[in-house]
Amino acid sequence: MQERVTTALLGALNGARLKGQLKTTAWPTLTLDAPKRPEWGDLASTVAMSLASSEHKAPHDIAQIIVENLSQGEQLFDRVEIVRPGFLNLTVKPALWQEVLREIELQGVRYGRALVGAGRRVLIEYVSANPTGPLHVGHGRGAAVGHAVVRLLNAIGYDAVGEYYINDAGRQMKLLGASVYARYQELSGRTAEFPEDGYHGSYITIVAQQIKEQLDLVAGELTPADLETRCRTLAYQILLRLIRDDLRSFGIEIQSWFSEASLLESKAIERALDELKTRELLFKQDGAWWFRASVYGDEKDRVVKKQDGEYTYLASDIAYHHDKLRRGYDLLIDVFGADHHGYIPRMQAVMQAYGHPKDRLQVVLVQLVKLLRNEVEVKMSKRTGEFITMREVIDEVGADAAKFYFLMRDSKTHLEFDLELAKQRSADNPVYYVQYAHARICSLWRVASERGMVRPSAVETDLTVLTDPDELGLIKKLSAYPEMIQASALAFEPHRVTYYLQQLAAQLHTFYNKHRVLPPATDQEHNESVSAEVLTPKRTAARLVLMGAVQHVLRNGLNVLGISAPEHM
RNA sequence: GCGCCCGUAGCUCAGUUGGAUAGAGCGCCGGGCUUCGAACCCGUAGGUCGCAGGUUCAAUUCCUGCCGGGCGCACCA
Repeated sequence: MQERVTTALLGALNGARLKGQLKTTAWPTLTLDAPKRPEWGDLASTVAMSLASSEHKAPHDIAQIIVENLSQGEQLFDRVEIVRPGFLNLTVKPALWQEVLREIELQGVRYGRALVGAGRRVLIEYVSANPTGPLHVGHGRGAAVGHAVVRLLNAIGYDAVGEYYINDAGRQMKLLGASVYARYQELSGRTAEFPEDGYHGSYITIVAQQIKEQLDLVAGELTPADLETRCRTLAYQILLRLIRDDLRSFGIEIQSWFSEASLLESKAIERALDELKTRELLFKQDGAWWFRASVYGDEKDRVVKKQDGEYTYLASDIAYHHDKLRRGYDLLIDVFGADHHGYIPRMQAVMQAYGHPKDRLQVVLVQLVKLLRNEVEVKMSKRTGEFITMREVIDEVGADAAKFYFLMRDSKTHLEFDLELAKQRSADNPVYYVQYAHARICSLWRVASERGMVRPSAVETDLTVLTDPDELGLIKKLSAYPEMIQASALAFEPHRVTYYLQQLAAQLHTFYNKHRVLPPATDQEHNESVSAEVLTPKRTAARLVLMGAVQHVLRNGLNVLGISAPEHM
């Protein structure tokens, strides 16, 4: 729909240029706004005003010229109006809106999908929590956002894949092993010294208990050092499985898992650094090796190999991103916690160091979740082991509600999440509002089929009876869906979808409350007296088609966010 | 001190990339089910868009400077 109008406008502009009425060579990109007030029409364009300066003409005159050159205006619009400064307000013929419903029914689950990605390959790295403990709420938000971005990009024609980078090497792993080993010793009745920076969470003891059960048979034959190693690898495996299970119960399957340790084993770190060395982007100073990040706009150079010969975390990350580039992705997206934002210039420097534009890597920042319980902030700390896990949140409020909640707000702003509120009022969580709209429509199908009615198809139905403002309003909202999805995907901002869905659901509820779709089950003579609109079979059929289209869009929208669209609730 | 993010209704937040009289949920107050699901709807109240300049036909949106909040600024990960 929007496309047809845009091309019509473009045609008018070009026509005017041919006649010499306009002289601008490159038109600005034509966007159509949905005006806020009904008297401003269905769609509005601001081209005339943005052309004012380059044309040296009054916006109103330019608008006039455009209108004169609208060759198919008669077929498309009921009304074309020029308002004050130079708004071009278009009222589209209902027949064209009605066609949108046929389009939606025809495309079904594909409605809202697009090809703008042209199959370009994108890798989205998200969550990537250290496998040293369960996922907490903050990870939940990152998971929801990353997952939604993957699905959004796939929806508009990219070939997008999600990946989890496992930090299974280095200091954190050693600490994990030592912590579990200490608890293991305690469980065996021996005193043990707990590592200073170890993990204090109670889950460590539980893991140690599991490991003890596995190791008790062979423990006698192992040296303490061996035992500690076994503790480390077993704990790692247990925790990674836990993370995977948590994500799965959150409805998230990450396609690819990438191990940091594999970079060490395969010497990929050496190779990646060697390549930097040949590009003269590494230098040695004070016994350490440095990456010349400052050449590419980072504030300072960064150590990649310490005096003691150990690699820094950055070295692994360089090798990891080097590997991503080698795998041939057109675009890399890292979903970072906002506290890592200082890392962005550094990683974009890495892109450039390997000869790519810095925007080959895009970063989606996810601000930390401020967790509340009864309006009191819950402090979280891995050190003391006091934190609310993602699992708890899912168990308390459900995966759908948690996801929707995490996706409701722009990811780079703070999110308040009150557990008690979410629990107590789970029934009026916005996600249920949207899902309820879907379920309500489904219930129409059930009632209709009980009455032996057949669901009408859009093509065979006379849709011209859909002229009520509430009906056309719904259709307009539906027609805006594909553009919304595209904008949301390209900006990596899933919250636009949740916002849209709430608006659409609101319109549906309003409609549902005000108008009937199916005739009343029993004939009631006295009810037709008051304000009842005439519900002809024709109108019922057309409205059923409309309801079907709304259902499709609600389902597609929820689906792209990874949220279910239940038929009853 | 430097850098990034944020500041919009009592609270939590949107605002379609610069458009017209700035919106929603919650909360407050008042209404609406004998009929397709009331997990819903309708109405009232609530605003100097942090402050001050600038850019232009037009600024909540872009620029500059302040103020306030959060987070970063390791040979840690």
